[in-house]
Amino acid sequence: MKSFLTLIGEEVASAFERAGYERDLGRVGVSNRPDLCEYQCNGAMAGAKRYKKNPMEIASAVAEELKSSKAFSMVEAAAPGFINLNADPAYIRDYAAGMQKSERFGVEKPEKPEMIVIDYGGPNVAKPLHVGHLRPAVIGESIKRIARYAGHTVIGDVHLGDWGMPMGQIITELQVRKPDLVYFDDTYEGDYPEEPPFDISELEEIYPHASGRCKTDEEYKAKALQATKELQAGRRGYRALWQHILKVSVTDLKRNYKRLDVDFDLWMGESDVDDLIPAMVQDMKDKGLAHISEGALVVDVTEESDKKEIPPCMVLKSDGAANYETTDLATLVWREREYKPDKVLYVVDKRQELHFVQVFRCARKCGIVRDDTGLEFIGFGTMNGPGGKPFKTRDGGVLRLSQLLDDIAESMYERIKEAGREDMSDEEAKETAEMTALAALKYGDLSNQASKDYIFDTERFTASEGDTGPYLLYTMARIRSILRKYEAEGGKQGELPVPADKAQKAIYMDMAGFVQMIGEAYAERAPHRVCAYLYQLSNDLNSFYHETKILTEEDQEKRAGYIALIAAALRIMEESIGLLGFKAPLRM
RNA sequence: GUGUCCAUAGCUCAGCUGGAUAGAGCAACGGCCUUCUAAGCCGUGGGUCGGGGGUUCGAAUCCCUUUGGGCACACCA
Repeated sequence: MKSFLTLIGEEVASAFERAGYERDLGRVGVSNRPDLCEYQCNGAMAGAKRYKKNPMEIASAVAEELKSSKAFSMVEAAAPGFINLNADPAYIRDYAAGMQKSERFGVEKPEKPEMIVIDYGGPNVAKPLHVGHLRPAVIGESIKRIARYAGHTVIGDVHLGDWGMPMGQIITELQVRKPDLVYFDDTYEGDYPEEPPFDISELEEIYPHASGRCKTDEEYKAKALQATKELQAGRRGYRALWQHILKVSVTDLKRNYKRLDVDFDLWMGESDVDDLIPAMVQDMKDKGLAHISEGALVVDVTEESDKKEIPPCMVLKSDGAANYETTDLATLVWREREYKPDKVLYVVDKRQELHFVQVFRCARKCGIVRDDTGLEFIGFGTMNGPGGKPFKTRDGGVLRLSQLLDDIAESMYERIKEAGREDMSDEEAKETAEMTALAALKYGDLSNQASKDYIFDTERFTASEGDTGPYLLYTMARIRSILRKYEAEGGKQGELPVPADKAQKAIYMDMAGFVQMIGEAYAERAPHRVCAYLYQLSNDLNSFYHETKILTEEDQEKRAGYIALIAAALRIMEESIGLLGFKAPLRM
């Protein structure tokens, strides 16, 4: 289906044409003066310049042409040249009814669906997920779902950090703590034990310690660098140890992401593309694009138009080891080979922008990706603490993601208990609390623009009043409650009614905006569009069923109509929260 | 220093790519639970959109300038 705005925009465009003006002036938007009208077109004012005419004259002529249109119940030219429009109630009802019958509420498959790889999450092996990992996971997951809903083929890749310096640091620290481990014995030729020599909590403690020590202890750091290089070079014992690190860590990561309802199609890591590096590097050399600079192998990526000199992209460090430019480039080689993606989206901290500019340019210059492959950097804002200072990661004051979820779920659970819902089992209460917590967490994050810096505030996450996830769920729970009672009374299914008042009309307008909203959310990679949409719809639904008593409505047909309306809106809400990555409990 | 992003109500944020009187939430204040869940609804107060200039019939939005901040600037990822 066409979006509702497109549809009525075409009506207006035709009216412009009939009046003797160009069609492109007929763009229609939702009114910003709801007291005056529902939709508006400002094309007459743009046209005034083009045709050197009084804008009112154009607006009046177009309005006259629109009088016969079935789409509008009110058309009015207003000074200095606005065209004010109200949708015809039956027309918008029919549109909404059409949506309900369509797959994905009328969102059409694009003419040429794209193959999109989205790189998000980006956790590092051996580091516990903390609050800083929330954004990439939550935003990436939502963009992935929106892109899929928009009709594209999307592959989500966690892109595990499992191949860099941290691995060397952990190995070094393990050697300090447990020097007798067989992994460090160069003369050992047998099989290594299947059981890892550490568990997840030990591992999570080791890394910060090692990382911290590297900053103060030069000798230690040199060892870690050496270990990194030897691991990458294939030293047997290190590889075996690294396998253990990977396995223990990934098991834990998967559990955490599952709880967040974040799901990756691929659990590829930096290490998976290691064997692609030599050929990639050789190719760069053969093409004469890579050269040695200050001991490292680099590719120049400066361009004429640069305002500032972009440092070269380092393909190999001076010690010959890979860094993260290397693995990101090799990952593109792999993705090109496996998927030939039309687009690769990177949802990463915006501070990494320069790195990706270098990688993207290098990949293009070296022919790793095709000329028309879209490489896109979607940077999200930095996580800051309540004071506005960056969140610290290594001083022990890190809040674990799992802990945060526990805290919020606990707070939601208490709220349910306070309400004294006797009909709700403790088990259901716990489940509901968990779902509500996830909604609070995700909505709290997604309702802000991803690119802006982010103040981490537990108060805000546990809030469930106003513009929050729990508010949406509450709205849905109340609608469900009405629907349940209606069904229990043996109420029949009705048709969507023609809106009879402003409150009902508002719900129709919201619903009718769904296709448009999806288009914008995808085009802008902006989950917060979905949030704003849901909040508006929830507000309108709350207002409606507050002022209209549905179940006590005497007129059976009317009652069935109300039911059909809220049921339709509920379906759209369910679909929309799914795009944000959470689900609604049946009751709250 | 160079580049880049940001600045909107006391706080946290929207503002549909140039339109009419700049909107929400929280906080404050006032109403609404014998009637479908008060995690709700209705209302009040709160703004020189950082400052200045420009383009335009029209600017929070585009351009220039200025102030204040964040971030980045090759062998960490």
